[in-house]
Amino acid sequence: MSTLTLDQVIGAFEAAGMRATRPRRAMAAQIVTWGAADQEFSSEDLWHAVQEQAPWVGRATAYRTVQILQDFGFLDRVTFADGTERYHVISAGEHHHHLTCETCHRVVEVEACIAPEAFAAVAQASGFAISGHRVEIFGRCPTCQAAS
Amino acid sequence: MSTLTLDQVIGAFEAAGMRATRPRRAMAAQIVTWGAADQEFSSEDLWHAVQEQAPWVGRATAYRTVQILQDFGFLDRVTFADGTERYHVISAGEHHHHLTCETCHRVVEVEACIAPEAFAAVAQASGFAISGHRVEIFGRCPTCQAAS
DNA sequence: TTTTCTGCAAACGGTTTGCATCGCT
DNA sequence: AGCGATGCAAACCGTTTGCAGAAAA
Repeated sequence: MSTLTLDQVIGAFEAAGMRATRPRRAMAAQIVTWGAADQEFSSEDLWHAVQEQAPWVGRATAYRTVQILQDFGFLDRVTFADGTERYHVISAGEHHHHLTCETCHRVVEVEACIAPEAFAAVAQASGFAISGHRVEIFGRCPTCQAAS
Repeated sequence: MSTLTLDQVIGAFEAAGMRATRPRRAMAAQIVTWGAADQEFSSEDLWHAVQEQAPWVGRATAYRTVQILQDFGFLDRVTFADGTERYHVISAGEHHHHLTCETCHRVVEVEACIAPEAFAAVAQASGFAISGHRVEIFGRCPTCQAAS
């Protein structure tokens, strides 16, 4: 469950010397909603969704906004097994991993880092200077299991 | 260090009722070479490399061959932080993870699954039916550290 | 001869960019 | 007035596809 609020996003825009314009507010609102539902989305999804209430918004602006929000650290990009890229709102702290339902695209964040000592051991054995790691777990959520 | 040989690839084509044609042999040879060096490549890279010795080979054939080799289980797709897709020859067994040098793109496979019990614990806690997971570790290899 | 595979070129889909205009401040 | 942000449409880039012809079997 994301705790992202519209005010946080607007504040971040202002803090960065950017304007919290009407298209940006509209898109931020949509993203906050999706965040509350742990729902993923692509930039294209965002554009389509915002179209309903703000049909004048251009596709490019949706892409640009997602990019900015990712730079702000509000969004995280997830690469699916089929190669598509989607985003979701980061709710946990700094370091976390994703548990993604392959049926409904809901994302649960695993707040604790899984086995950090295992990564340290790999670094030790390989001689690599580890700068980061990414863990993606796929499966079906309880709801979708029940619905099958 | 990959143990993939040209014969293995050609054998797989024949076993699948496909023809080990000239373009396919040329590309397989290149991939075997890259595999021996733990080197990653994109489909486009493959096309360019093969061009030197077989300039008549079409771009589409390179893409098609990579796809087939991936289906055969010889190649694994890795998504980089910058979103690009690359492939590398699988040397370890069924389940493994990647340790990728961000500087030289060399890949080391981590043969043992990292902390499988941690994934089981996550499944337990979340109620998800886990179907798979992917772990990517990024860093700098010893050679590139020394070269800096 | 029959079937698979190939090269070519055009199509494709998601994303980015150039640019004239718009609208905050 | 000035500058950032926008919408539009065209460009872009990696990848896929349709198809007539070439190569294996």
